[in-house]
Amino acid sequence: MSRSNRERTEQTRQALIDAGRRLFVEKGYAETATPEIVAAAGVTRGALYHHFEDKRALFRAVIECEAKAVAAAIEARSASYGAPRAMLIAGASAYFDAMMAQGRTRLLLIEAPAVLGPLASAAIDAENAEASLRAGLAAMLPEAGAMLEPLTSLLSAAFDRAAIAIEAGGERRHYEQAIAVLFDGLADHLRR
Amino acid sequence: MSRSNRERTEQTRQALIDAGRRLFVEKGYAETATPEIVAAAGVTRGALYHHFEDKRALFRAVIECEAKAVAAAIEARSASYGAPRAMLIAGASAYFDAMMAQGRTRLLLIEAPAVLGPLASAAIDAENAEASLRAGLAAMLPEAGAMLEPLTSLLSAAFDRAAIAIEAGGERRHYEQAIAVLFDGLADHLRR
DNA sequence: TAGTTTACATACAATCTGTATGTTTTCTCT
DNA sequence: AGAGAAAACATACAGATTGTATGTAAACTA
Repeated sequence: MSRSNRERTEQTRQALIDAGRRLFVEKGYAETATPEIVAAAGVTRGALYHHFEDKRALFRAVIECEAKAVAAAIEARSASYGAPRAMLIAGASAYFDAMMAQGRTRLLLIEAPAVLGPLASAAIDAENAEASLRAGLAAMLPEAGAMLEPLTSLLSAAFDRAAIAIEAGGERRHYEQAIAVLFDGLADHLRR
Repeated sequence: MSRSNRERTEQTRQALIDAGRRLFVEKGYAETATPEIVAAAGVTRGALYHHFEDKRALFRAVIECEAKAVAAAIEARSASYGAPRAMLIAGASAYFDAMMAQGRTRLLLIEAPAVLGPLASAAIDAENAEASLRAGLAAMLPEAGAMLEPLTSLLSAAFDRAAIAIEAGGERRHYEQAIAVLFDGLADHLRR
């Protein structure tokens, strides 16, 4: 049973990320101890601190993984529509679907801003899920001008809050409707 | 120099809350150690654990304090307007003013959801700043119906994100404009 | 195949949290 | 006013956690 160094690294890193993800979701970052993580991953703390600078670096790796997965899910579903409005609505639906994966709202929207700081967290979002929204808004609201950035940011926040509310038991239909109304109102209003 | 028990309790609690607030803002909840807090407050850990169940309870006290202060600032400024739209715009401006107090965005919007959980944090918000928004929206959009709650929640999230963005150096004017556009679009669209 | 580097494992020092216990100040009741 | 009770602290301790330092085995390189 000999593995190349690349294989060993790859497998150990992935085991740590998987175990970390599960425990961070279950108990939160602060309440999850590194001995618990490495036990779940089947390695020792030595391996953890060999592959990651510290506990936070492991968390960051988990977050980047999740953010990419969400962005990919959105891209896959919203890219096929032609009209901007339909694309945005489809993107919204895809976002909610993606965020229903166990614990994603907690990881991406609650823990990450506190653990990594709002700037780092926002940067990760902006490169991933938020990028689709910006593109959609730019297509739907060519007259937005300097307000495109702020609007993207505010609507992205609305999406995030909706995902949290849905996870907490809110009616998804209501939130999708509310989002649609915000989009349509925006289009109506800026069109003059 | 003899103080009544009520005075002692009041002063010690306040000293702990003040010191905690300063350090939580400066370094975040997780990085702030209780020995540091009590040193800054001029008491010992014994006093801290006498007045608060644990470190988190002190943090909760800090947060409730801040949330009340924000709600009071909004009430004071938005109550005097008659027309719903003007009231909402004034409330938005008051909210941004209130959130400019050193560290409030970090405390209320970043740390609190992670430390107290999103539910507890949302409950504190809903009882305070969010209540004004709900009232304003209900007045401005009588036709909102079942969407009032979702819309309140989503717009509240937009406010929060705007406050964070402004603190991070974003142009306040742009965000106030974007908020106004969201309100107006909503009014336009639901009016048919 | 010998030496070096990488990938881990173990041991350790410093800290932190919550609790248990001890002491001093205020309160209450007669 | 004085004694017992209760509140408000202060100190000491046990358990756990983090990051580092050091040691070992496996893989790579020449």
